Amino acid sequence: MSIGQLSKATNTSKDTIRYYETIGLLQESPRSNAGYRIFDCESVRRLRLIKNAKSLGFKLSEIEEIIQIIQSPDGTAQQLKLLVESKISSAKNNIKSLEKMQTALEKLFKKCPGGTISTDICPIQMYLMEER
Amino acid sequence: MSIGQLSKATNTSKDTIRYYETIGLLQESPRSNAGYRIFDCESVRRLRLIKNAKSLGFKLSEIEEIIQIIQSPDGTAQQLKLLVESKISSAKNNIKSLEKMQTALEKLFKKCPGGTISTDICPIQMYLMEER
DNA sequence: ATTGACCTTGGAGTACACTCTAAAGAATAA
DNA sequence: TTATTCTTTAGAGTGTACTCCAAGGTCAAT
Repeated sequence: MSIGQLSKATNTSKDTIRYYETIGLLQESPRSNAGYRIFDCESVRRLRLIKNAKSLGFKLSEIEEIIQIIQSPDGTAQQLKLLVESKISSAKNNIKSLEKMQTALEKLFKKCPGGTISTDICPIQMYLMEER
Repeated sequence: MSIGQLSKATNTSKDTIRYYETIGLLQESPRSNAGYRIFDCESVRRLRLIKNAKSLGFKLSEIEEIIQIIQSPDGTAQQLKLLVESKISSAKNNIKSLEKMQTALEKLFKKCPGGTISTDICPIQMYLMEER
């Protein structure tokens, strides 16, 4: 399987695949006589794992950790569970701070009359100028 | 007011202040004979605006827009309101995608028995290996 | 006069995850 | 054979928002 085929099979760009290899997320693959990378279904699975983990909000460095746990003979479910737990709490924190922003923005949106009035008396500008 | 004093007054690092100047977020300030920047309360207000806007989730490039609207004689409240509106919708989108992650993570967390079982039969690993 | 705290600059480094480029060789189809 | 498509590499560029550094000049106090 060439890099182009793997790319299509996993919907991942060739550059990204090569990038994952350089940062060690994908192990180095065997080469053809001409030096072309040759991949197998193991690579497909690995890329699938990376994509799934990314969709859960893990960054590449965390995915590297996950892979190490999975590959290690003494990696435990508990270790994975802990990673999931801390990701849950960071997601919660991110949601909280976004919700605070949303609330503040909506307050401003409601207060602002819009139209062509000068920004000088606009509640949004006033909010932005306040000391906090 | 020196850069150090402005830095303390606004709780912003000197480097950040100089950085804001280089990207045009802070206009260039007059200099003393020795070439030291001299700031006034206008700079304090500007930095306050930047901090407040950042806390609402605006990025620096968006804050630049906001400043241009506020400074323009024909900037309107409507223009600010539109920026706020689109920020609300992007906040909502971000929250949604984080909530999806959270839900998926919590499902995994509950399913995973933890402990020292092999990752091979761990629901988290299984999830990560699935095709989606 | 000297010490220490302050200021200046350009430029490099950080974190994150790619994305693109150029120049060259290799494989494939007509 | 030739044209097209595929692959290789090192290295640079992107976007975001800083942060740090070194080498040097300045200012206030002792």
